[in-house]
Amino acid sequence: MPATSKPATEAAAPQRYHHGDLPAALLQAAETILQRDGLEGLTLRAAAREAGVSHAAPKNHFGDIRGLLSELAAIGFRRLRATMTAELTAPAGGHGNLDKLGIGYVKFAKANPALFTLMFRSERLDFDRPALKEANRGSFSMLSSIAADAADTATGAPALSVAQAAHIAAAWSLVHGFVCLMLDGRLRPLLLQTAGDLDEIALIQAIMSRPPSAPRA
Amino acid sequence: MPATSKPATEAAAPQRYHHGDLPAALLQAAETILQRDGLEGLTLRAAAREAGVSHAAPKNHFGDIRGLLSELAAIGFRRLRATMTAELTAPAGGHGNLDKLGIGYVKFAKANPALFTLMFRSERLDFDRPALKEANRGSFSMLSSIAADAADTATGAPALSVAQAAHIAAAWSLVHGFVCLMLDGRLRPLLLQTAGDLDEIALIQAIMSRPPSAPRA
DNA sequence: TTCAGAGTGTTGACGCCGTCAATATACCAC
DNA sequence: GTGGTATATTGACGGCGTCAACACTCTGAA
Repeated sequence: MPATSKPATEAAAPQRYHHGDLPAALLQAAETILQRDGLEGLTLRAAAREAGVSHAAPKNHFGDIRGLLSELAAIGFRRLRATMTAELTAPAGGHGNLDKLGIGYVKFAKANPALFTLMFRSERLDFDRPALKEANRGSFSMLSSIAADAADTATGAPALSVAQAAHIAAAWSLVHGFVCLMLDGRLRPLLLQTAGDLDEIALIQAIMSRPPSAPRA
Repeated sequence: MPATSKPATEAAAPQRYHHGDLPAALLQAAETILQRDGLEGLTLRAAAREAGVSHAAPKNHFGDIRGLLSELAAIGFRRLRATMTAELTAPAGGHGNLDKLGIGYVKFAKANPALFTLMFRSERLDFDRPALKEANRGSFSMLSSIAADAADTATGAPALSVAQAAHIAAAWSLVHGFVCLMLDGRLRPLLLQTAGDLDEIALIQAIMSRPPSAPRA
């Protein structure tokens, strides 16, 4: 009987005193918990338990809880970027690049709700961690470069015009707000009230495709 | 020496065993903590401490922590509604009703950041509480009725068209996302990078005023 | 080959938290 | 007045993050 009663992260790891690659195992455990129990259930002690290690072990590698959550958020930002990139290179469906980026944003959030929520719980993150800082910048450089292209970016000037800033902020706000409301369940009444069975992806696509903004076109 | 060393919520309340109006005092204490220490610092025990009462006293009135937070969120939704109403009836500045509503939304969030955050931390709220359910509905009936007016709402039919749903969701998502990003500090780089000194209110007004959506007007 | 020191993991403690049960106190209807 | 109910206190429990002290393992210089 080689299997112990631990939550089964590793296959048949002999119970060595030193783990081998505890940081990776803890991140894996943390993501498992995040998906299974949500952000509420993700604690340092729970991650240690899931990885089959004592409650204080994570301290050596992540310092404190914000350290662990920040590394996990960094993984999330890298994946968000990958999802948006995939959406960009997909065969176009009548959407511009900025719209595609937004649709990728929503798809990512829908597929990884707890992770997305974590990524924007700033009070539990430490953006001074290099991994998080860099992954975050990587994600949003996509948005701002594409949005700036869409606005008529005359020069590569250091300063944005008000119109450019408004354009970028509007695009980001729209998708980010949509995602927050969606993950919070606040869109459900609206969807239920709508003719036909609309899901969130269809709704965001409808938003992106709709005539500019005014009540009458 | 009449004054005790308690955190001074009441003036010179004689130390009676029964408080008189503990629910109100606890809500007041909770809001004080929210403004002073943020959502992180707002715990049941902290609120009891601030109100000068034993750590288990709140249980009689709110049940658990979600009860207290929910009642506070309800107050927030009522205030949000008041702020939006005030903005609606203010002398127009070239904005439509829906835009005014959005500007009120942002102003409220900027004036009450921690409270706004609490209002959308669904996992810590209990929307079955009558006060919260009703205040929440009250706030968002404004949005949906005005947004539905702005879309061409042919009939008072029970079902919305996809276009109507998209219109409502887009308007709400835009302002809500703007607020979330703003409160999270994610808009700061953008503002700093922009020519002139733009603040958040000016930015949301620029967004509302900008030509419909396409890169070239 | 040995052994000091650095790196990694465990143990146990602390004060916080939310929650509960038991108890004390005050108010109110009778 | 007196019993009953509402309200507040006390003390306990387990879970949390964090810390200090200790145990085990590995590496590299002597």
